[in-house]
Amino acid sequence: MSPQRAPRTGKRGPYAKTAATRQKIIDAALSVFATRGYHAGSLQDVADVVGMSQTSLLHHFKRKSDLLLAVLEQRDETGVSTQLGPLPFREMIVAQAQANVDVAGLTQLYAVLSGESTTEGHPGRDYFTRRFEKLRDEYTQALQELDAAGRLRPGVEPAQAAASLIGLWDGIQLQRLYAPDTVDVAASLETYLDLILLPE
Amino acid sequence: MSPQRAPRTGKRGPYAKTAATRQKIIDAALSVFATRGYHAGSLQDVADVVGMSQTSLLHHFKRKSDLLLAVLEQRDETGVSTQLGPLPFREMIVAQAQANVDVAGLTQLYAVLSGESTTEGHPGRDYFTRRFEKLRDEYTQALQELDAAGRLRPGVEPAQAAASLIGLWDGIQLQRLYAPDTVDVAASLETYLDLILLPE
DNA sequence: GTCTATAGCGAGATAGAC
DNA sequence: GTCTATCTCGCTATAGAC
Repeated sequence: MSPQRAPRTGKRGPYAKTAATRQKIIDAALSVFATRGYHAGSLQDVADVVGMSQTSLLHHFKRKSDLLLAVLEQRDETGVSTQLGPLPFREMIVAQAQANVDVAGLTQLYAVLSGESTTEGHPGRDYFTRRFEKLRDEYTQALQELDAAGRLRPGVEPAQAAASLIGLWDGIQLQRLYAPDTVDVAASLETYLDLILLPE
Repeated sequence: MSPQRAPRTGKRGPYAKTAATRQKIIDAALSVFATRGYHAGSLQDVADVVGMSQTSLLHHFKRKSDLLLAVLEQRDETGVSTQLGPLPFREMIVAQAQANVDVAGLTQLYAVLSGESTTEGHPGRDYFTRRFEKLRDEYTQALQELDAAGRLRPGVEPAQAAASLIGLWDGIQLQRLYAPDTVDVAASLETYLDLILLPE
């Protein structure tokens, strides 16, 4: 759930406390960046949530952008596929979408940062460029395999469908932030997948 | 192309110069907010583009948030439907998507602001809430009419498909900002529409 | 590792001369 | 309508004591 990344460290090790503190800071930063954005969310805001001074926070993360990257990197380490084992593509997507909705602040973090990171000189830009590339590659491959198994509707192009699926996911999540009771992320994804996939 | 909104004013009227200046400021603000975001883009940045002082700018827009709303409102006044007359739903969507790609900064403005506006106390929040509502209503109605004409694939639910279409549009536009050469907005929308609509 | 103090900068907004 | 000058505030980051 919260993987320890400190080098060769148990609970009694010299870095255990630092690792725990880092984790608390990252959690606080996720919440602050999600609710205010990266630029508008200040280190003081994060420090307030943690309960320490802003300068102490900078002892753990030398620059604000380092903290952002730590938040983004950690997020990649959690996922349904890790927790539930391998699932069929369709089920994996829907389960992950449903799970994300339940993690406080996660979808908002992505909506806010993926937009903000398109701006010039933003420290999150490379992360999102690579993330979208990687996701498109993964989904394209999965759809190609389904295609080879005769499960893809004729005329559906794996690469385009992969990009569309990711786009639909992000876009519908954004809409849900403005109308939580009207928009159903998992249902929209499920319907889309039913349109491009053929029954087994 | 650039509708004059000044009250009862010709080119010689007392407000003509003011209206023209306002328009220059709005254009500059669109560019600044698109490339830097609302919060990170400063009034000084906008003033620099216009070629005036930051305080003079505040003479035309009392607060920064007023300027943002002016940018967003003006954007709603332009659209393919206005320029090309009524088109069938599918063609209208694709034409608008293609047109948006060509307007400098427009899709980035939306990607940046629609994400940033989900944050607490953001002045763009109401605008995007209403915009998504209005779009969903319009598209839902259009799809219902197509359904009544037997043009909707069985099992496709108009309201959900409307939200999904908007989500796909926004999400794929966002992806295009990170990979302009890989992602084709209009093509993705066209393929999606071909999936949910039946040939005439 | 934590803190106070502060440097150094840039932001939005106001006052008032011209 | 435009400007200069300025107020007030908040930000990131550094220095250095404990």
